[in-house]
Amino acid sequence: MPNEKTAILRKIYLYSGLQDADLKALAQLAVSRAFPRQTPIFWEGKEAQGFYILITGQVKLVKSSLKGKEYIIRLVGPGETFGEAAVFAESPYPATAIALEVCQTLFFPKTPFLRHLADSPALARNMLATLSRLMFHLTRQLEDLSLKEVSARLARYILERCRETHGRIAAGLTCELPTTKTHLAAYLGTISETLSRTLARFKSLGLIEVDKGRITIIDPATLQNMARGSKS
Amino acid sequence: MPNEKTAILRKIYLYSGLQDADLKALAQLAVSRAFPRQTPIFWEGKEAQGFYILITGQVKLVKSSLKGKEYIIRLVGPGETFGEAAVFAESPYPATAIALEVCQTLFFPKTPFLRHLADSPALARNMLATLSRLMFHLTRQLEDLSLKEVSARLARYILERCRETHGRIAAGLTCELPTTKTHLAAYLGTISETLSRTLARFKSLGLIEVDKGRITIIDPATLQNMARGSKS
DNA sequence: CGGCCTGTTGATGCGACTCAATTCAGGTGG
DNA sequence: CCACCTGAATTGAGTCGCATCAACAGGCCG
Repeated sequence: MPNEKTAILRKIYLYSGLQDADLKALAQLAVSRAFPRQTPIFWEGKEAQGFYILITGQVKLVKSSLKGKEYIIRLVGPGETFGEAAVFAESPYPATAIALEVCQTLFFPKTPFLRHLADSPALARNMLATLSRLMFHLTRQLEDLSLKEVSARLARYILERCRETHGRIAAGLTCELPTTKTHLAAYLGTISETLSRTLARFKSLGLIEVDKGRITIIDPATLQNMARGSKS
Repeated sequence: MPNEKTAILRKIYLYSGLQDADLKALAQLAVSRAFPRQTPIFWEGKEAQGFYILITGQVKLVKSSLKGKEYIIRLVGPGETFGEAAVFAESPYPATAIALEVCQTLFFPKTPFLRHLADSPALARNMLATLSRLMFHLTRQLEDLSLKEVSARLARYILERCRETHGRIAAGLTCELPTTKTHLAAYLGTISETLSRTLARFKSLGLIEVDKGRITIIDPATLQNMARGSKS
C-alpha cells in the first residue's frame, strides 16, 4: 500500500528530483483522504494541521464576504498542493478549500512533515519554488484586480488558457472554461452577469466564438491588446 | 568588515536561530548596495540575479499600468527581504522595486545563496515561513480588492496600523500614515482623491481625528464594523 | 411534470475614477 | 527673509464601469 503512494508521489512536481528513500518516507507520512462533491476540506481560520496534495478532482480556494459573494483565489488541479502556506507560517488556513468534484487527496500532517523537511534539502527547495510560483500567481491577480477592468482580465484568462492547452496562441484554437461560468466569474473577481455580458461583447466584436463551455479564438491580436488593459 | 555584516544579519528575522558559522558564511555572500531616494532597485520582468534585505530606508514594490497608475503590492521596511520569490522560482522579478528614501541594502546573489541554502535546513525553514507570511498578506489584499470597498480597506488599514504600533486597539490611540497619502492610496488600490474623501467622511462621522500624517482613533467599534466590509 | 441550478438579458443605482481648479507645504534661490 | 516653484492634498462636478435587482429561458434530475 505505501508503494502505491510512493508511485503517486513520484509523478508530482513537488517531489521531482527526490531520492527513492525520501519518497518512501514521505509516502509513509501521507494519509489518503477523499471528499465528496461540494464539501469543504478546510475552513478559513481553522488551525492548520497539515496540507494536501490533490490526486484527482478539482478544489477551489475561496474567500467569501458576509453577504455571500465569493472570490476564488485559486483553482487547484491534480498534482498540485494546497494549504502549505499555513503549515510553514504556523498559522490558520488563510482561505476555505472546497471540493468541486469527488476528490482524492493525500494529507501530510504538519509536525512529521516539518521534521522530515529538515532532513531533505531537495524537498525544501521544491517547496520554496512552489510557494514562489504561487506568489507570482497572486501578484498577477492583484495587478489585474487593481489596475485592469473585467474585459482585460477575461481576455488575459482566455489567452492564458489557450497557451496552457496548445502551447501557443493563434486564431482558430479553442480552450475550455472551468466547471461553470459562475466559478470563472468568481475567479476573475466579478459576477456571472457581468461575465456573461463581457463574453457576449467579445463575441459581437468578432474576437471569439462561444459554444457551451468552449471558446474559439478568432482575433488573438485584439485580445492581446485588451489584455494589456486600459484602466487609467 | 564581514563581522559588521554578521552583526546586521543576526538581528534579522530571516536568520533567527541560525548558527554563527552559518551567519558568517551568509555574510560573506552578501554585497552592500545603497540607493538614493526615488531610484529603482529592480524592474518588473528583469531577470533576477538575487534578492535584497533592506537595512535602512523604505522600499515600495509596485505594479504599474500603461497609463501610469500604480498599485503598491508591499511597502518594505528595515529587516525585511524582497525579491526572494524570483530567486526560488528562477523567474524574472514579478514587480518593480523603488527606493522611497535613501536605502541601505544587502544583496544576496542567487547562485551562491542557493548553494548555501542546500546546506542549511534552518535557513530554508525560515525562508519558507517568510514566503508563507507574504502569501497571507497577498491573499488578504486579494480579499480586500475583490470583496470590500475602499472604506472597508481603509478602516482595516487604520486598525492594523494601530495594533502594530500599540499592540491593541482602543479609542484615543494614534497611528502614523506612511510617507504620503498618495502612496497609501496606491497601497489600498485606489487613488488619492478617493482616499482624501474617505478620510474626510470618517472624520465627519466621528470615527477618527486627522492631523497631518497622524490619525487618532475615536470610535474603534464602528471602524471594526466597517472593516468587515459590506460589498455584496 | 415540476423544481432547481445555470446562464442570459434588461433596467437601475451606486461607488469610484476622471478632470479640473484651488490651496497648502516644503525647498530653492535671489 | 520673502518670492517663487513644485508636488501633495483637497474639493467639486461629471462620467463610467460594474454590481444589483428582477424577469426569463434552457438543461438536468428526481
